Amino acid sequence: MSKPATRPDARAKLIDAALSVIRSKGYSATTVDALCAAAGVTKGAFFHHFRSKDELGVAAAEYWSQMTGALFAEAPYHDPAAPLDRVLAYLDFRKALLQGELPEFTCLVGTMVQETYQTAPGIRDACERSITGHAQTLEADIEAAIRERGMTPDWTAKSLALHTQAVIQGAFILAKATGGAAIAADSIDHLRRYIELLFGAPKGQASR
Amino acid sequence: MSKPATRPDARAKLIDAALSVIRSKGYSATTVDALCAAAGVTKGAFFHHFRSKDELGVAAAEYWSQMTGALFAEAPYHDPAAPLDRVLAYLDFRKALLQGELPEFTCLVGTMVQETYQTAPGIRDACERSITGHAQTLEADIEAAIRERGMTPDWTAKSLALHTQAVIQGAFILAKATGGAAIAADSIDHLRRYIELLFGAPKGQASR
DNA sequence: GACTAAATACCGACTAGTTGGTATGTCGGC
DNA sequence: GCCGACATACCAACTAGTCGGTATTTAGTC
Repeated sequence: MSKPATRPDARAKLIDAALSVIRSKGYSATTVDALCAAAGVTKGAFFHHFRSKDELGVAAAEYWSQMTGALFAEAPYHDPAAPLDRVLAYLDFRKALLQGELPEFTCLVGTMVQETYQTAPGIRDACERSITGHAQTLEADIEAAIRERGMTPDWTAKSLALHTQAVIQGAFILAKATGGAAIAADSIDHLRRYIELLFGAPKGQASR
Repeated sequence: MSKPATRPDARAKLIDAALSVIRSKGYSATTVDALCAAAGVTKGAFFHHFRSKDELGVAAAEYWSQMTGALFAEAPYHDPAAPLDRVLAYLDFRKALLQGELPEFTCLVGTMVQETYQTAPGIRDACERSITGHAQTLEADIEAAIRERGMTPDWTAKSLALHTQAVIQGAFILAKATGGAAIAADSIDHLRRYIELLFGAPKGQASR
């Protein structure tokens, strides 16, 4: 009603289409025409909003960052008082997200960076920012858990935060290879066990 | 000398070219023409040996399996008498392989499966066989380590073997995103630490 | 609040260059 | 004289990107 007819609607629809199409077919195999068809817009609209396909790739990665950023910021895993419990709750949350079809829960930037790291620096950078930015939100809790127990580990909070992302990205690859999420859930379980062991026998609650 | 002039030479050259080209540009972005150029053969040769591009993808994955299979079978990490030490030596070996440029040490099948899992079942299956087959070579040592110490863990040797592959695949993704191997080495260190912790304080030698 | 001018958002036909794949030909060995 | 291993020329379909045009907002003016 209040929306007459035309507004930057096509841009959002195109990025939205990109998230699902790229996650199923990969970035290179995703054509501009396919994107337009999936978004229900024309090619004119595409190149009105993006100067090139690569520019859409960057925009999609950035949108992905802010979308997942909001999802995790609002998630309930921040509730526990103990920092370690927040880290473990994060992993439980990641595991719970393994629902539906593969293209629905796998990571856009992990998919894109594999295809573009040598050929599209802009996309690679956007993917890097997305992954490392997300890891940083974990780093604080890990750091707090270390300080809380006066640990002086020979590893850093940052490297552990990035390790969690490596496990999750790798779990997605195995899931795609096997055609199911079960293997990914197992891998997250191993990661959870590692972190419990690293910080000594869990204080709050026992291992799951 | 004994080889007159013509032999299934082009096939090997094409597969060899596929290993490096696909690992830098991805599968979809790798064109048949680019492959032929890299291999120094013509398109006629390509379609003489492979009915389609996908068939080459499958052949490349299978060749990758047997090539890496041979590499790991001959590697010195099998030497330690204690099974756990063999597993840890495997990880040291994987870490030592992180040399040179990214396309040289990253995994072909991990790259390919992300792009083809929804669109080329043949390639997906070949990639799955490659990854799970390699994991199985680890599983035996893990199983032996469990039995040796009479453990009854709530995880399986198989899931841990697959977890190592997830970590390695994920480490490659982070390496591609950051443009360097350092992050991958850190992740393998974390995995090593996990396995040491899982099996109790290391017996043979202390943590590295 | 009516009128206009300039953006903005979008359309869809077009193009120049690829793309995977084919059809046919050559050439050496047996 | 026939077969496998390639080479060359070619094609139809597709690809990213262009371009002139139209519909709808928005800003400014009075």
